[in-house]
Amino acid sequence: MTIYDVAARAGVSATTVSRVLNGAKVSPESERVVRAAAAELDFIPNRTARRLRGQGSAVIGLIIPDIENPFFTALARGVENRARAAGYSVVLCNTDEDPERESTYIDIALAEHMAGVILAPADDASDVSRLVAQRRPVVAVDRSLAHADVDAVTVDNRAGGRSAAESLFAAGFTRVACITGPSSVETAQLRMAGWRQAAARHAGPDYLEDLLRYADYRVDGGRQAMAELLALPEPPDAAVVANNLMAAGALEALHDAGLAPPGFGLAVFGDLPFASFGRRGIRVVDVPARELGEAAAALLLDRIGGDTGPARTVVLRTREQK
Amino acid sequence: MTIYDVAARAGVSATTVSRVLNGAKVSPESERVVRAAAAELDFIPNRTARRLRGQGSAVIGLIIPDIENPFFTALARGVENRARAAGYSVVLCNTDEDPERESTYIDIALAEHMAGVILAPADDASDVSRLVAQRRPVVAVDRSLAHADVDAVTVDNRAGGRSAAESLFAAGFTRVACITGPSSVETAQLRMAGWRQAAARHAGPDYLEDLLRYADYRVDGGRQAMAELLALPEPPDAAVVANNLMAAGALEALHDAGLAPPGFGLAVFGDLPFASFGRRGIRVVDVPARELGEAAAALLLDRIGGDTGPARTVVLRTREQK
DNA sequence: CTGAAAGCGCTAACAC
DNA sequence: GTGTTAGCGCTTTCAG
Repeated sequence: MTIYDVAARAGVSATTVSRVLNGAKVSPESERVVRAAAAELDFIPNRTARRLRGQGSAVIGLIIPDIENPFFTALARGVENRARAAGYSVVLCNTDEDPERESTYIDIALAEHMAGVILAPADDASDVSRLVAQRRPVVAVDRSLAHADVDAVTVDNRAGGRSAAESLFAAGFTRVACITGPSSVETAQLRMAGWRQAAARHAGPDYLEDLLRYADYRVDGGRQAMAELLALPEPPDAAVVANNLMAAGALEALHDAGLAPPGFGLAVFGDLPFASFGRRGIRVVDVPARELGEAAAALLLDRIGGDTGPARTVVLRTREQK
Repeated sequence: MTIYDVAARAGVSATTVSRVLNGAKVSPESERVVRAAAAELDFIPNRTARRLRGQGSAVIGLIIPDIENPFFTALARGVENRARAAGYSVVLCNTDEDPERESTYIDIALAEHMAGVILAPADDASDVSRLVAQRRPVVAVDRSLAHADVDAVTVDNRAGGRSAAESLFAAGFTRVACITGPSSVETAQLRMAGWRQAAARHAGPDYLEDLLRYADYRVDGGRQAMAELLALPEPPDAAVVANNLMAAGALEALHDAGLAPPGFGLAVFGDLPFASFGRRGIRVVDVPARELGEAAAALLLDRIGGDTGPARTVVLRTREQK
């Protein structure tokens, strides 16, 4: 089923069919005949061939590290909204925080000639060099890339971490712990750094290291880290938790120990999904996931549109909510 | 950057390069030279061209109605596991329960020549006729298709709904309500039908309609439906809720009214994500999302592999957990 | 074991 | 306004 079949049936040339399908100028009569023939034959143009001929595909690849994390699905929603408005489709690829899978998907995006890629890097060292080498539009989102000069959209993680900790100290807590993500992940480092600044100011640096835990940005990691903290000779009375999933785990650990906010101070990065009724007393540093996605898509669409200016970094503001 | 560039650099023909890249028999020397040249040039074969030449692409399209629903992301995880093991990549498309967007993505899958499609239909009337007409492998998952003879993987929704209601009656509750999904969605109908059977047996059909609410499978819908039920002159003392998101909303409404499980009986279809500490006293009808995805992928891979037997429907068992 | 040549389905020059 | 022709990058007969 090709345009030649349609052409034969309509009694015109393949070119004319192509023109009709692409909205170029044709006589009304031709247009009518071609459309009729195409409809009768259930014809669907072959994008593969079209693309091979040189058209960029109207598909954007979005590569995320954890599809089961609502933060990233909200981000995906943002990308989708913006992309769809511009006539692009979005395909999602899940890397499971695995640099090798990430690399595979980057290759696919390249080989499939997607119009551009939005990448929430699994790791500091994510390698987008192939993308850059092929001059394919890329935008990093949520985390920026250490070794590459590409557009990025992030939030002010350090400031968020600092204000989260500050607000706990201001509320009267004195031993404010921190549960952050893997040390190879930028957001984890920055959020922790913010906490460290505030903690050093309010309590001196002496107890800091005791109350800092690196976990894995997952529910179980958060639970375990909080359990460890609570088992300390001098346990914390509050904590800053660096992402939503770990916070869910931390809440479970608290609950198991008979504790809960607001008695135990808790400040969390990112929304706590599907638990708003259990969120009372928790300070949430709202990370605007959807807006991150929208901003990243906007940036990418600019690049796809031909913008070749120097790399830009957009930093969105976090908002603290009670 | 084409195989001709690589061929030139390696001093062989494009054919030989192609052979090396596809693992055909070549002299060790040729192989070495070609690989070296490809590496130096950072060569990535163009899948578009490869596919045009006739190879099926090793990509499976997974079309889901709500990417922010953890049930579907878990399902996606299952599909991915199985597909990756077989060397296929998975791209996710989100329809937002919108038949038109679903249709667009089906067209894309078709036009992009994806190897097959797994569809969690937005609607009873989802139109897969084009897929079927083109003999492209399709598997429906979670919900089956009313008007099409295609493979499907579902769970025993009616039995699950019945046993959920039964266990609430057995626990001593007497006015067991039901909050189900849109009436155009099969799972919503069946889960409700199961509840109706049990309820009719235990309480007579008289009060049934009062205690039945159709909502939209989203958090807000669940909250609102539960609020309405609680405002009834004779409110229910328990409820079967037909999906995870609505259950989260229903819990909020209960909480606002000063109620909570286990005092108010609650049985829910699907896991309650990130809230296991708040899950005490809730009966969960476990819908094995990941297994659904795995089974669907297995079925699809069979079809891609050439299985042309009659359409099969696989029904997985739900498990009730406390 | 390797290469030359013929397309896959489409679109973009370039005639008519 | 419409058709002819020449590829896009790759794989695959078919000879050598």
